[in-house]
Amino acid sequence: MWKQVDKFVYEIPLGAKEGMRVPGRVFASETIFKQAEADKALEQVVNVATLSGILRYSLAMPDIHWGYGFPIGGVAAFDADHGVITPGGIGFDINCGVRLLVTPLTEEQVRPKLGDLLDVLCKEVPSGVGSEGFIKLSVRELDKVLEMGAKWAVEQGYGTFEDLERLESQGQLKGADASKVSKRAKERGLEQLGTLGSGNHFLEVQKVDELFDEAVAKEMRLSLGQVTIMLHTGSRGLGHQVATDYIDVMLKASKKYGIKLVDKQLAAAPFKSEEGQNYWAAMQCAANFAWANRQVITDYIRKGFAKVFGNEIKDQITVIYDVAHNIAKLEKHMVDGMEREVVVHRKGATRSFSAHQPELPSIYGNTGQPVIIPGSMGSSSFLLVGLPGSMEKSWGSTCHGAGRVMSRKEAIRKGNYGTLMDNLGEKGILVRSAERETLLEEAPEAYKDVDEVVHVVEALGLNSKVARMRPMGVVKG
DNA sequence: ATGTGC
Repeated sequence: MWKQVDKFVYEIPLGAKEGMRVPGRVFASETIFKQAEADKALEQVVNVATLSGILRYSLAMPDIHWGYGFPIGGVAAFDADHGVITPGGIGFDINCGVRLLVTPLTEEQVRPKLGDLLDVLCKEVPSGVGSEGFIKLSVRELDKVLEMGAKWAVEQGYGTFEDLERLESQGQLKGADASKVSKRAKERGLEQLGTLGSGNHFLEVQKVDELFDEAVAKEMRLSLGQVTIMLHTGSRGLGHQVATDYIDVMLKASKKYGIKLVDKQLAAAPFKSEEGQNYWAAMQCAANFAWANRQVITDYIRKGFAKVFGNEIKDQITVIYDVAHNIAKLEKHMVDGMEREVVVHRKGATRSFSAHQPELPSIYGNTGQPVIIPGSMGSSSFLLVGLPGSMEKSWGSTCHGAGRVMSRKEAIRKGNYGTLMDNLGEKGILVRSAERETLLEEAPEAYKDVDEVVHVVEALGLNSKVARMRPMGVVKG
């Protein structure tokens, strides 16, 4: 039923399954498509196509794999007036995202002190499941975090106002309303600000390995051999609890509004309904918490580098960009030649706006939005920019990473800790982690080839490559 | 992803 309609484009027509409102479309190479066929991800693309108000296509990016309700790598836009919002299209870790920092240091300067640096960073940035941070918030103060996002952190002295310009949405969504976040969710957030978490979350010291576009790289203050830092984390227990709370609300709302669910995990409410708007407000709170989290951790990273390389380094570590890859956004897009307001769900997908989009900060107005694509542990990561193709084909969206090919359990079963560490060691990659199992879950073998994923989005004209970064040291939760 | 699982 799925068929290839173009190079790297696979489609399933309307009517392939009862209730589909739009066709399904997956951006993939042959290898990647076959991998997606092997799990339930393609079925999930079809399921998403049945949701009310979905526009044009149910889409998936080449890092597609099975997820909760939506596939990870899934992108779907819904009419703001007549469509739904669904937590399954955003994910449990609301505003899980990636931030890229750049230092003035070279590999030669960092390599001899890499071990010390990683030890310091481990101490400065608490990580692991249930990890608690150094900041203990009152509920009153947490409410400010939820409504102000990264701006709260900067006002408290974590980083600079210049950082804020370089974050998607300036690290603050204005529709956040802390009264829509449950007490339980808040309790989980009180001690988790400034913590990394676990799973695929990491902090990585990298070096710029290759430049693909020297002019754009220069505008982004990036040069060959330079050391960068990549941070991947989200909204921790708070976001998870918001998702859990509202999935329950949405199940009831689906019944109330007569929304037919082909999968309960797609529980949804009309975007403009009370339930939809409450989740919308709470989801933005969780997103803001995640941006504050990455902002606080950025400050910790600067402090850590200062301990190893001297105080003056602090001001020289700058933010390149920070992207959310588990989120829904209200955006204006062209639909059949008309501008419309749509709710774009990106679930393991990154916003990828092209140059001159009004939402971009002036520094990136001419280059297009920086898109940060982390590879798996031990493989390269990429810095891309958004191209007009993404506006035309994918609601200004692209992939978010390599994407799994093995489940966590499978990775633990098939992996070998000694071999994994040997392989990383051979590549000169130093690793610090609290949990052996986490490392096995995140083994490179458990992921698709990030080069191939990036090749697909580039070949389709969604993005162009700016730089590739190679890991030197990794801190894992 | 997650004070981790029906």
